[in-house]
Amino acid sequence: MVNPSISVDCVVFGFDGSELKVLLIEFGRKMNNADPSQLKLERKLPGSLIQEKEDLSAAAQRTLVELTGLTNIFLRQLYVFSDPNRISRPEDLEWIKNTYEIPVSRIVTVAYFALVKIDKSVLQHTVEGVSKWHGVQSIKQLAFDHKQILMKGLEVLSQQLLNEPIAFELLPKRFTIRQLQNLYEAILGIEIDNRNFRKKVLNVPCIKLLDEKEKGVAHKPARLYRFDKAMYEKDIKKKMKYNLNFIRFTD
Amino acid sequence: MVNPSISVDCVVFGFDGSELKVLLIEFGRKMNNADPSQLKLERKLPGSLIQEKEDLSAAAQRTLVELTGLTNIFLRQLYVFSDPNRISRPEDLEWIKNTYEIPVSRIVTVAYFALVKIDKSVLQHTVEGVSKWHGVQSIKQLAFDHKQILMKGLEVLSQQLLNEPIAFELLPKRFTIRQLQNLYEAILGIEIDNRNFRKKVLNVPCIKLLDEKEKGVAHKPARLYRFDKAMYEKDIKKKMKYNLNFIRFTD
DNA sequence: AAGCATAACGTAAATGTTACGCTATAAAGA
DNA sequence: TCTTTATAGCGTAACATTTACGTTATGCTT
Repeated sequence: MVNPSISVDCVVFGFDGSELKVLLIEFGRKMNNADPSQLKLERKLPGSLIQEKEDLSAAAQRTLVELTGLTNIFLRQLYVFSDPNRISRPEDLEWIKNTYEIPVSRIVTVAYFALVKIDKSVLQHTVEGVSKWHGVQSIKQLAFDHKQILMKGLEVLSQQLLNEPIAFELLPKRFTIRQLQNLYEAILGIEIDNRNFRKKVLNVPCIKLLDEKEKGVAHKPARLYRFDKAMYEKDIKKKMKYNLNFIRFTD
Repeated sequence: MVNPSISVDCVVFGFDGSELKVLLIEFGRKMNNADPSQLKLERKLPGSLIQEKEDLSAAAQRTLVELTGLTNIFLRQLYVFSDPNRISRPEDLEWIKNTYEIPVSRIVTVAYFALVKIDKSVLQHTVEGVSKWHGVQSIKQLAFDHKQILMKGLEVLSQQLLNEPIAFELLPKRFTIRQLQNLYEAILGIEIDNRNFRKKVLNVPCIKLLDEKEKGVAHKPARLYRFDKAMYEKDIKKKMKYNLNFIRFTD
């Protein structure tokens, strides 16, 4: 028995202020062998086979550094896709054969999701490279089973957004309440009353008001806040809420 | 480069009414080669290498059927452990060499957790076999990195217990409110006021009162309830609560 | 029949959530 | 400079949920 190869694929999320974005790799595929100049443009998630002395998160980070120029990216395991036939379309098999020069019997992939603040340095990197940001709503199909991986990514992102302070990984360090609200609305696909949202946010001790205000907007500039991670970590141990969807109690 | 092997390891949880239990495999390891009769007893999680045409959940299920005699076990991916040196102690390497007759360079393992109702049929299976139930509190060390996997299992179990109705996978089909409360208290390590807990449970539409009562107890027998899964699935789509640890709103 | 253990019910106070009216402030245009 | 416009930001009453804790009910045991 030949062992399967193991890869990582990364669902890299970013937020541009109004829409959730995903970073995709573009590549061309020969339409037919008779005319190799005819290329079909396809998109896939960034990914890579793991190397001999490397664990999965190292492989994912390696992939992302090349792509975004960022180290210290927020990165979490998402799910493992292991269907023996997950790569079975002839064009997918051929791409694998051409890309990796070693023989590949089967690829089990560990999906990660990454949260990135889309700032100047990342934009520069991605504009110049082969990768490009896409609004998640506009993505119709992807190569291999990557659409399925993306959907899993969205599901887990929504879920974790509700239970952990990961929103701040997608926002700039200093942000307005409106930006935070837009992010929740965009990712969860809901509408939130701004006045109540504001009230809640102000009651959270680890979201701290700064002395600065928004600039360059054509209306009353909003105040800027930051997320105090250290304070959150400390508080969470004390407050430790035990909430169930249908059973809820505090300690 | 030789591809890593892939295995699944299962953290099988059960609940005996008062304590959270885990199913472990017992095996003997030679203390030294001079005297092979001297065995050191060790414990590990049930697991297995994946087969050629098998996906991970199939491998996990295969492992569990052999172990418990149950099909249709509640099973979820937990985490992937991929440190290149996760198996590095000499005795662990030797065990691998002796157990799997093929050469193994490195094993990446996908951990699953399973929830099992400890009833007669499972008990019979496990008593007769090499596996044994252990109270999670009493487990001091395990072979390989299995203690670490177990800890991750406990963490994810607690987390999911708070957000999804998985408690019922550990209880008999018909259960008392007290049993449900004991389960939450045992897994989360908290104390809950019985009167408030009861009130909450009674307000959950998908937890349904039956016509039966507990039997064979030395006090007032409690009424039995069951979890109506179909109803839960239907309701969850309507109610869909968007709760955050620090930001909470309903749709 | 009395004692005991736990089931089962109730209630008031505190806290959190929702719906919605209103004011404040900066920028832009007349 | 005055008005308009858009969004920031504050307040309040109704409603719902959670918490703390007193009380009654029921079946088994002795």
